[in-house]
Amino acid sequence: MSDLLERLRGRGWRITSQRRVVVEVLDGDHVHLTAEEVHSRAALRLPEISRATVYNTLGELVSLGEVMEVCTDGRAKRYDPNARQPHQHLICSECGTIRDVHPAGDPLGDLPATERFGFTVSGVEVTYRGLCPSCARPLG
Amino acid sequence: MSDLLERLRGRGWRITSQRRVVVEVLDGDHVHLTAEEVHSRAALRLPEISRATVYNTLGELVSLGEVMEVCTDGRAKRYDPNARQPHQHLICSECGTIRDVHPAGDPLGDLPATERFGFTVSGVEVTYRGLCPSCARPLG
DNA sequence: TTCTTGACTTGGACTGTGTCCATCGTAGGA
DNA sequence: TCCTACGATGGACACAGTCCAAGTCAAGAA
Ligand SMILES: [Mn+2]
Ligand SMILES: [Mn+2]
Ligand SMILES: [Zn+2]
Ligand SMILES: [Zn+2]
Repeated sequence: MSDLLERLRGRGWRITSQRRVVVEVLDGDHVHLTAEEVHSRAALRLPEISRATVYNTLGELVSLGEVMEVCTDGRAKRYDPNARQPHQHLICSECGTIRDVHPAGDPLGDLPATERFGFTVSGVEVTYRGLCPSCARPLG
Repeated sequence: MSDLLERLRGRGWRITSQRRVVVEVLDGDHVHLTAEEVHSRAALRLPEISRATVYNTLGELVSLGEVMEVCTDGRAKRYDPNARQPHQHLICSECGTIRDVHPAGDPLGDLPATERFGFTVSGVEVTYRGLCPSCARPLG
């Protein structure tokens, strides 16, 4: 959204058409696209946008804390515009659908000092796995 | 260990020298090697073992539930022989060290029904991030 | 013990994901 | 309007992993 574009301009970004479409493609809820998906959607609006530019822009958005990188499996990373509100993920093992979820409790507090091996623990990621309603339906 | 080799024989595996060294390399606590690391350690004992065989054997051990696949970042998957005891991971953001940890509480129970979107939730992975004692030391 | 055979191994080609770089283009200030 | 440093581009490259046809051998049969 243009809030984001304004923030980026304030941080010294040049607002190019490429950056604009990447930011537009990432707008929405429960959006967790791969870089390739971002590229192909961006290319619908700006046919000659390059893969390198999409990767560069996503990387910069991640560095600035505007987008989160999510690694859920050994496949491509996913890019999550919902970076300002801390949340976790629920993933369908069958079709890969990803939902943002907000567990109760404090997962960091669940790690006793005796289980910290002297680490300074600063963050935690939780990934719930299961079957989405469509994939859980027995026959169709 | 040879418990594992015996179980594998019982499941119809041919015990080849390649499979034996892969299983031996995976023995121990807090072992989370990449396929390439398994390959290079295996090659110390059996110089001509191929990458394909290491990947095949690791994949079969995962299918049989004898080894767990751990995806912690966008890099190579890690293979964890501690598959029978459920546990989570604590990872140093600086050097990549991985420790097995056992958080208190029931992470699955922390996901309220209203946050399940109709999914049948069957599992959860928790990854704690921080700095290990060596990397947290200010100057060395 | 030797024979037989299908399961296993091998090297190399291939794919998917991501990075790097030299060169070209352009956003935005002067 | 002009300048120029920042950004875009395409293609080469790197890494992780998969696939395949051909050769090898573990282990049961005789
Ligand atoms: Mn999310
Ligand atoms: Mn582990
Ligand atoms: Zn599903
Ligand atoms: Zn460390």
